[in-house]
Amino acid sequence: MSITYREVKADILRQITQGELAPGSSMPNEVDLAASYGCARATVNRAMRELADDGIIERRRKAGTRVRLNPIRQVRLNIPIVGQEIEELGAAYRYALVHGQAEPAPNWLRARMALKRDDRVLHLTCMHYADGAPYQHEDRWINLGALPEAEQHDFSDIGPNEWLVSTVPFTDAQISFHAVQADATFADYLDCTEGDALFQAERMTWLEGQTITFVQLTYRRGHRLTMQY
Amino acid sequence: MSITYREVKADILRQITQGELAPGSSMPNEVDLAASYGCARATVNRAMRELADDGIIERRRKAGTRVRLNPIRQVRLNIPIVGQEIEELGAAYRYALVHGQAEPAPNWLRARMALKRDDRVLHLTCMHYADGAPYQHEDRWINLGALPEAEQHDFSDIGPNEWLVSTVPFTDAQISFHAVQADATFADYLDCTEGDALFQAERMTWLEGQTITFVQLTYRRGHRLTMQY
DNA sequence: TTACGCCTTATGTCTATATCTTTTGAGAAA
DNA sequence: TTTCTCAAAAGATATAGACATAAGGCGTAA
Repeated sequence: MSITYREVKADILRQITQGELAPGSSMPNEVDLAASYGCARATVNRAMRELADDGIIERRRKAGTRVRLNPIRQVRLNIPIVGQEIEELGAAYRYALVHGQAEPAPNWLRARMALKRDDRVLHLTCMHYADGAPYQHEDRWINLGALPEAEQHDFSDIGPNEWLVSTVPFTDAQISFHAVQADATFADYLDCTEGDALFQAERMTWLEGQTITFVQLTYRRGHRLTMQY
Repeated sequence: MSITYREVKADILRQITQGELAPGSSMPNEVDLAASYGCARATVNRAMRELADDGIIERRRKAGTRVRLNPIRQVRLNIPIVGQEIEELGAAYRYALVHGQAEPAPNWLRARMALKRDDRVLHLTCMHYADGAPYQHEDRWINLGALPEAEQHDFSDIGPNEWLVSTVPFTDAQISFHAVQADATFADYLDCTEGDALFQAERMTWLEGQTITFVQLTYRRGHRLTMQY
């Protein structure tokens, strides 16, 4: 077979990493590259498009393609369901519902989730264990105005995350990571000392503009989120 | 013009999100889809390829394409240089070199960076300020065996990150995020209280299998890393 | 029954060509 | 000089057709 887009991509990347193509320098256009590689323009296009997607090069119509001065470093972060995350670690997963109650939304949550004055929420507190040891504390609020069937559902066996993913699988979300100090409750549930630094994720989820759920995930002491790029 | 791959992609996504195509169900093959949309197979292919890339559908040769049972939730995380990060917040950026010294690698670092017994490292400590307030504390070690020119370089004006990016722009890296308690040093530099929970990133960088640098980035109290998906 | 090896099929990719869109730069007009 | 308009350039995308590759499934031989 003739040359593949992967080979073209690899060759261009090699030229860039080995300094044959300097950062900031502009590259030949697609037609010329296709001619020099002896392949079709579409092949070069795909290679270049992926390189642009990877943040290595920068493409602009008419202006042409150039090697980025500061290549964009980016990673892909998979957001797993905690049960899968634990099982991928090779540990046994156990789930426990600590507390579940439908209630009027407190003010701070109403503001945060953009709820209406009378909206009720289902407040769930859960624990996730890996090999019997506390792994993650989950504090979740579900908007019952948007998802009334949640009130009837029994969360003692399967976690709200799994239920939500199977009930409303395709949503928009915002996730944020930060550090918090363990208060007495976290110290208790996560088997650590009050004041310990804990890694926490917060996620808000929307379905067609409507806020579905807000969740605070607090990890056991020492948790790390690791990625390659 | 006729139908675009974006329209095809959007239509398939709509069918999935609105439940016309159930999770786990298999989809028509590319030839049939192309016929039903009245476009070329390549157009359908690109739409489907992107959906697969987004973790919405799953494709296997011969087996065909099906909607993922558990759509993979993933985000793209850009790793900015701290100066750019601060300027994008609309704040004034200031950099300061706290400490810089070439020294033999301590044992823990030798192990971590996989250095040889006699390798020396350049240990740099820096601070990054946003509008005059502490933003990030940087503790960095550069492998002088791999990058001897670092020892001659003066880091008082530009940060080691920027220098590294312009010197060895294309590297492999691993990044990890976690929470730490502020010790006296951090409390001092980051203007917080000892014991405060701080968000910390650690990054190790390789060039062609050789460890270049290890860095610990500790953010000011309350820092959040936020992403949409 | 089991294991091996074809055959078929769906996706993966390339070619060659054409049209569309965006953007820039030149030239005209104010 | 400044602003507007238009044409050319380069990437973005569409098409039709072909071949490549992986893998499920069935038939045959052990």
